Amino acid sequence: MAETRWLDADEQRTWRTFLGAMGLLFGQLDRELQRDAGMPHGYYEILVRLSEAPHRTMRMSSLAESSQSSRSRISHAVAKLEIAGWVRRETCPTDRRGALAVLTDDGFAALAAAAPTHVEGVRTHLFDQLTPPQVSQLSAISAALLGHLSSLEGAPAGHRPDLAER
Amino acid sequence: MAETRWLDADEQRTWRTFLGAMGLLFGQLDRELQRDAGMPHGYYEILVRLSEAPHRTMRMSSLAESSQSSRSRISHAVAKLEIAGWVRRETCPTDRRGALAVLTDDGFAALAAAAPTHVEGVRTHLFDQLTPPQVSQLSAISAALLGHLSSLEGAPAGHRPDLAER
DNA sequence: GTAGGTCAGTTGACCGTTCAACTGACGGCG
DNA sequence: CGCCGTCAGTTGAACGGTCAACTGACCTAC
Repeated sequence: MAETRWLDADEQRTWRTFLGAMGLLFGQLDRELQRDAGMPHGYYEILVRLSEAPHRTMRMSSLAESSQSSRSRISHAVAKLEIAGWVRRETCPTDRRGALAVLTDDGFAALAAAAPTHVEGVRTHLFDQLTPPQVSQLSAISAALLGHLSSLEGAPAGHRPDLAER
Repeated sequence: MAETRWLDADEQRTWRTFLGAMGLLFGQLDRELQRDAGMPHGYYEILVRLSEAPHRTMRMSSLAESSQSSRSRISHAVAKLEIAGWVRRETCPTDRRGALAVLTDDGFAALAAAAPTHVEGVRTHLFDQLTPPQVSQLSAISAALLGHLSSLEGAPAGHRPDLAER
């Protein structure tokens, strides 16, 4: 293991400002969504993906992939959304292992009701605060990070000690 | 309520890229920290704040404020950290209501062990992916967002329907 | 001094996420 | 055909976080 490349004072400040801003931003948007639509952001994203899919239907695993979340999370979330009547499960006709999640009309209505406020929040707390050049800078920065991070699949797991084990 | 200012195609793409990148970035860093140090990012941040405080000691509420998290979260977290032997609680001498959290030597050692890997992760997944101008752009963008968001305290609560109530 | 409001912190129930273990269907190979 | 590894998805326990209710100490005003 090589010597640690510590952050200098400037980088340190940048990192903390960035961390703080992202924490507040996503915290605020989450809170607004929870307050106004009664759902966490993860559920909103599932509804969005489904609403854009052909026949408002998706395989569980593509739903997981496109929301970059685990199969388990999708499974639990869809279970809750099904109870709420926003999503319906169907068995896949071509692969009996597979399951399809279908957005119901109620689910679409719930999404339609939630979207305006949420979008307004995104605009207010993000786009309105930045100059047009900053928006494109943010876009480029995000794309760079996304390119790097999305190529990090199935990294070696290693040992994972838990806090409780100490 | 005015008409919704929807996102245009460019903004939509920017927002999704940004959302995806941030999700992957913080997800990756969280996972690394959990794997290598056995603690979630929130706990790490508490240890950092304490390590920088005079006498490695802080009031619970300033700890909460400086990590922009709720008193409740700090209370739960410090309870866990105390069980792990990384933090010790003391009653405040000047205000008997108050509690002081003190970083123990074990806690400092745990932080010292966790820091290099975590910093390396921040560098690898963030700074290394950006050009120097992009780093200052990100800094400015974060500062702008932080300025806006940190002035949003105690916003009116409003109605908060739960998913289960439907 | 004592009553009432505020403040610091804790507690417990609930929720969403994660991890690991499991079920059951697919698919290639003998 | 029948086995075996893989794949899709589910399940349940554990964990971190949130919210609301609570405890107890401070503090001002009467």
